[in-house]
Amino acid sequence: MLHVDLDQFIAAVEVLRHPELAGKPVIVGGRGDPTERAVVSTASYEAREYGVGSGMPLRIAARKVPDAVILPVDHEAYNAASEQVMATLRAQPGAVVQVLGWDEAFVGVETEDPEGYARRMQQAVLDRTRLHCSVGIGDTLVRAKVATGFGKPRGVFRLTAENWLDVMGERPTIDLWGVGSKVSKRLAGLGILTVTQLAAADEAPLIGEFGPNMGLWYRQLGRGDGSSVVDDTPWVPRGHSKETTFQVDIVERAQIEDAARTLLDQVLDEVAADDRPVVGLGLKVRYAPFLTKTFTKKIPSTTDRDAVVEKAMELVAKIDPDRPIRLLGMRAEMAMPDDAREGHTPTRSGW
DNA sequence: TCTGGGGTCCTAGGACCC
DNA sequence: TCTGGGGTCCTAGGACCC
Repeated sequence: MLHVDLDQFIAAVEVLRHPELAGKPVIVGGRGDPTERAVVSTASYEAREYGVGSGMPLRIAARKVPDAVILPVDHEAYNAASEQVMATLRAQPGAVVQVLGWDEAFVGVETEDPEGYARRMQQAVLDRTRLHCSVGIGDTLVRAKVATGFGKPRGVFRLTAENWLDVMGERPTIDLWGVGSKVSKRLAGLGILTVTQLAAADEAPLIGEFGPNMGLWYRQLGRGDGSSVVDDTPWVPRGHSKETTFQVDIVERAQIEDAARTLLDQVLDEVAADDRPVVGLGLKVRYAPFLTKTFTKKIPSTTDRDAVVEKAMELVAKIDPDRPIRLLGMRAEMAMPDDAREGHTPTRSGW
């Protein structure tokens, strides 16, 4: 199967709208104001040369690239571009498309010449949207996904059982899709530093550290093994959430309740648009960097907004009244429609 | 004055039931 | 007088991805 990833998607969309920005360091994030609390969504390749990447605080990014063009995030524009890209992928002969995000998808297809198919797909996307993408080819989803990284920018790369360890074996485990900084450190604690070491690791220590599910799943990741089924079942969201970071920490009870109400209203609007009952609630509160608490609550399935608000306020009551709040988030979980995703387990271990 | 916002899934531990 | 063991549900927290 193939994995497609648009090159610097958000920055590329912005450059299409503002051609004069081509070749300049472009940073997209927050409301485009580097004095605010916000982070980088995407940086163009020119900006990345200065060490700017997604997730970095906008303020710091602006300091690193003094002459950067900083733009606000425009979801509408990226959605529209994304839909065009996905429609183009679906129009390819024999393609089964599984969308992973705005700028990413798996494409399942039977072909004698995957490289040729990939090139034609890139051309089709470019013709239709003027956007460049990279394509990974693999015999599992994991290998295809990882392969794309080696194809960037605008290229095609193939990873199979044949060359997986040759290409990935000496790399650190954090380069794997699904291994982040925490897990890579815990693996290092077991003496597992490279992909090859993970692929060959004994079960017992992995299971001891991560449990039977995740332990074996990580080893499978190290081998590049896993599912090779591209699933185009339409996405059924489990819930909706909204969170805000306050530019200045808030303390007042009334202010907190107000903010919670506003967030909840927005969340419930989205839930209502899906026309599904609420079965659970969540509240996230960040008191300071590194101190985030979450509260969750199961509720009887309901579509009554007032009932939901009442339950939500029980969560709000748990907020520590003595600590200033930096971030507040509200989440609503929805009932799953009957037999939705039946026979399809979207678990990580399912890959 | 370091740390967005939208998601998903997994696990540990307590409560509760039989 | 003492107190097993299995199963399920719920909450809180952790981790990862784009």
